[in-house]
Amino acid sequence: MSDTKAKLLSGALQTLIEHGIAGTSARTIAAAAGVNQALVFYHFGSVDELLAAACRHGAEQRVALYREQLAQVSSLSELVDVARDLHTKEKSAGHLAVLGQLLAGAQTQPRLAPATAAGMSLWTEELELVLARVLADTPLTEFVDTAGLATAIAAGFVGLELYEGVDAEGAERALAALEQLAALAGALDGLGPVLQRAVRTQLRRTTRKRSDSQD
Amino acid sequence: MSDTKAKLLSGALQTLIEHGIAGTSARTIAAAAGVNQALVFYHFGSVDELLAAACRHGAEQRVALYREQLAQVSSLSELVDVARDLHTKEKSAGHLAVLGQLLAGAQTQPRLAPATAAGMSLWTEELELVLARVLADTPLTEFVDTAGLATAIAAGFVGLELYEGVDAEGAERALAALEQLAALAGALDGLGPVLQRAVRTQLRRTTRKRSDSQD
DNA sequence: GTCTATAATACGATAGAC
DNA sequence: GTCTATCGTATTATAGAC
Repeated sequence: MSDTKAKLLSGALQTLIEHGIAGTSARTIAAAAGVNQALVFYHFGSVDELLAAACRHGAEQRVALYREQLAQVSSLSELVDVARDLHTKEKSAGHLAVLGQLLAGAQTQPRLAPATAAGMSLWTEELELVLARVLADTPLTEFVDTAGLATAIAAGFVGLELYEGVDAEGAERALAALEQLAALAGALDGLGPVLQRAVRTQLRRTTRKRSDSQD
Repeated sequence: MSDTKAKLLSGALQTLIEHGIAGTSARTIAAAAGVNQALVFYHFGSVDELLAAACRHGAEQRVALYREQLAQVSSLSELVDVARDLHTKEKSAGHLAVLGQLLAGAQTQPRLAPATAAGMSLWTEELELVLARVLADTPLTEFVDTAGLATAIAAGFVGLELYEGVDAEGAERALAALEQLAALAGALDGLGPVLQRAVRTQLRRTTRKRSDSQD
């Protein structure tokens, strides 16, 4: 990949963070990248296609950064710890903010949608691996679609990241509440085998056939 | 309130839905409202202030629409049912999309932040009332900050709504997974009193002092 | 309060020199 | 591949007629 292309890709990400989707243009991106404005169109055809490429580029880069850390997660509480770490680090780096901006832009710019969905799914797939491992031997594996849950967590986390921009204190409390919730769920694992089987039976009785009647 | 102001307020909401924050301008809003472009500045001073006013206006309107429905919720599953109903209705009406667009815009436009936070908190406060009622007599009241949880749910839901715009199928699976999760949590209420006390004791043992050590 | 007209600036995108 | 220059359009915001 040419040097200019790389500059434009990271310039696009930087611009999305600093100016948001509403303030992102070929000119602002080129200024951030330190290259001529016309090169946006020469290399990528249009601003939207550059943003789409930048989304894939940035997501791959970031997910790779956390893959190792996520691979070591073996409990729900540890997962929330990683989430908090990710939240703290990415708040300054801003790569989750990029996903938020692109999600907003993709609502009315169909060309952004596939790339944004792909960027999100990089996170979701990684998260699903962790969930499958963490939730193994718990009732959740049996009753909850882990792929759907991973999507819900990833999308929800981006929403929380966006909310952090308008109410930092509230977002902190929200994250703390999720930590408490994870601690609770984790505590159920500490039940003795007899109790655990009773819980499982109860769950099975109550939620049986739910997935059939719901779709 | 003058007729023109009202037209501009709803025109602003409509424009955010149809064109996103990136495509929202005094001209597009005025076109949607059917009034002259200069009136945006006469009545509201700037586009951002109009958007801020529209946010408050729209959120009050919408929350009022669901207040009655939320007041009748008495279980977690019923809450998720309302969430799905809200998701379906607002997908076409698009008022949650408005919050998503404003959240994205507020990240880099400080004047939008207070209004967006206020619009979100209207939902959050309503949700907190429901949670306090639904979670009463469950271990969650004791161990989880319901205000923080309400914020997490509201922000997360907006994130999921945004995600729906780039991957409708994935969003549907995510919502289904949350329904399954709610069913599970609700099932724990069905445990007999003895088991329930055992669960509660286990939770207390595991999560004790967690909130102190975490902050 | 509402309109037209306009100023000053920014936008996407292209043509053509180098 | 990179640059300058430019076209046509859209932007915020204001001045002034009505």
